[in-house]
Amino acid sequence: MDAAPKLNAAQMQAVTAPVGPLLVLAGAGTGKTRVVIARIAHLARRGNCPSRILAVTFTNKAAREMLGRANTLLQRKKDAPRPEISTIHSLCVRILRRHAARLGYPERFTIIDRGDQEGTARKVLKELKVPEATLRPADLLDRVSRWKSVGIRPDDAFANLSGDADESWELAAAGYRRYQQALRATGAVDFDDLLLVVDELFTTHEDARRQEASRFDHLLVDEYQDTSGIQERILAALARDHRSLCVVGDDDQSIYAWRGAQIAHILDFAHRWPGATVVRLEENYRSTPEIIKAANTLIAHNGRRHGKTLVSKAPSGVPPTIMQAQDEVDESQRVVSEVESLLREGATILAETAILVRTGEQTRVFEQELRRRDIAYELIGSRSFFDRREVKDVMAFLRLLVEPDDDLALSRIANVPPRGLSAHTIEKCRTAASLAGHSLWHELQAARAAGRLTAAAGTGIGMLERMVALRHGAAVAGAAETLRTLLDQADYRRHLDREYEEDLAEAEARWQCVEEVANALAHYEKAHGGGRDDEGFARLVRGFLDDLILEVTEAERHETDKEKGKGNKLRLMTLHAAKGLEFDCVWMVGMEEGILPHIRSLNDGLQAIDEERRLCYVGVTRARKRLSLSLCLTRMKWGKTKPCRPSRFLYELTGQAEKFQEQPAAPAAAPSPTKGKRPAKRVAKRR
DNA sequence: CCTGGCATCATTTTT
DNA sequence: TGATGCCAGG
Repeated sequence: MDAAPKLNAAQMQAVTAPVGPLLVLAGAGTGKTRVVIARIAHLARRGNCPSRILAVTFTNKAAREMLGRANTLLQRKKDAPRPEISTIHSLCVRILRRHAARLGYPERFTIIDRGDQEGTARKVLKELKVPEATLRPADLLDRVSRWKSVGIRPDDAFANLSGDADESWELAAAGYRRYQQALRATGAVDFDDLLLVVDELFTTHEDARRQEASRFDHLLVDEYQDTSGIQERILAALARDHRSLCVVGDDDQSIYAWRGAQIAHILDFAHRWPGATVVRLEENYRSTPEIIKAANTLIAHNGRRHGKTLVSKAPSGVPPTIMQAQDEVDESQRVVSEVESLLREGATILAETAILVRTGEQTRVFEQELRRRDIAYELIGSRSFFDRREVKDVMAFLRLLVEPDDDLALSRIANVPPRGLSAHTIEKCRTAASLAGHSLWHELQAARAAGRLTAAAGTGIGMLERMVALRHGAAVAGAAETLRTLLDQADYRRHLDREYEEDLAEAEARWQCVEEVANALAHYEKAHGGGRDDEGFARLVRGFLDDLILEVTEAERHETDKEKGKGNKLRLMTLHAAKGLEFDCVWMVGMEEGILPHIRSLNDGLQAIDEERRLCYVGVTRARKRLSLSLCLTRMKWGKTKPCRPSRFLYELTGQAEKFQEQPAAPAAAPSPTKGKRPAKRVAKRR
């Protein structure tokens, strides 16, 4: 990683630039993280207390890594002040917890995760009687998120509908309003709200803004090209007074427009912050000249950019290769064979290999193949751990312990394991509760008292009551211990065993996940000093759940067997998840029109294709020594075999862009007279 | 109240 | 091809 032992001139310039607005345009592999950390150290050396420095990263993983490296570099004693390094979401949670009451939010709002968002969206659409074919929950959330990322409220959404918007946008606007009402009613906020509400706080309460801004004297922002409108406003509000704002990013790696990221922020930075210093890092220490050449040729096809050209400082290697497979199964077999032969030759180790895909669905065949050949791999970035039913159940149990009035959590586990409270009963009580204006928990107890429930349901509520009662004395027993008692009382282990009685290994694996949450809680408890009283315990658990939802706390994935040399695994991930990582050998698979660029961007016009190109660029620049691209001639889609065309990016990155035709010469509909493979046209001959 | 079987219909990326 | 939702029967 640190191919450059000393900072080069440009890096040095960035690190020591005068305090004030600073834009570091850092291409891929130019040592940008290093620069951020070195600048923190530089500021500290100049007499700034590290704790007055705030660095914002894009992901929690990046934050953890940066914090680790910063601590090493600062070489302080244990209790010495350390810089604050976190994602903007974690930062906002902390700000909100301090000011929630002033915004008319329930003092203890809960953050809902993607799954609950989708559940809420689904319900909203059902209430509005919108058929799923018109607007799916995920689509609604997508649009809501887009609105929120630029600060558009439900009421503004209607006003903002442009003339050419189809009716689905109107439905989405209506859905947005209902969705927001639903969240409000349960005191919940989603990921976007965290930012939206902080922005609102800063606009309406100048004193709060100043108070938060004054906690730091310096602000550094990593991956600045991916900031959304609302994020930009929050960051600006924090930096406005001291103007010590150092942003680092690469416009060519902006790949989150769909989430509201605006590339304009990095393009116009110098304009919006007058007097800003601009430093460009173009010396790449990561990849061979062959790989950099492909990357440069590719990205030159994009329109709006700062126009950097990377210069490789690494020794020459092999040119990128392109492999054409019959179908996706063939592709996976040949790619994995390549991995194996490289390993056999000793050309690389597993930990230095990665297979990158455009969509999560593509990972499937590769997983199968890797498992078949017994190659250790890790699926990165999938929120699979947190999506697991048992993990969400445990989180709901835990939430209930401190927040019995949390309707979402209660309805999740009210009948898990089954205790006579059917979905129907719960739904009925939920409606009654919202009519009466109190919580589901309250309603259940009231309904039982009024004799409106079956005996079985009554018993079930009694069981829940006993579980919730565990909160008293939890401070003494300890949080993790209390959770174990609770799970015991709920008989959750037996529940899992029964659920998967035909597959005991599965039941065991799922229980392991439960254990991991308990362990993570124990960890968190130790790190934060257990709660002293009921209130302290509640705060501890709430903080833990916040972190878990934001994935700040690492719940270590269950390690299968004792891996030889732990961490020595091939990484399998999406291109998005690969941002910020690097490997000796990278395979980019599925290089076909419709996958990369994705079909949906093909319909969305040039801007969308530019973003796909940046995505491709990100993939290419992950590779240090070897880059292998592959594509399929046909692909199985919904049980049907469909032909594929090579991605335009393959032509572009080999300098043959002119050979790509937007429309296939022969209409795809016209079947070729002779069945079988199409003429093996030589795609992208090298050089 | 719960379970299993059948019909339907789908197209991305994630803090 | 596979996930998910709905309905009928225990």
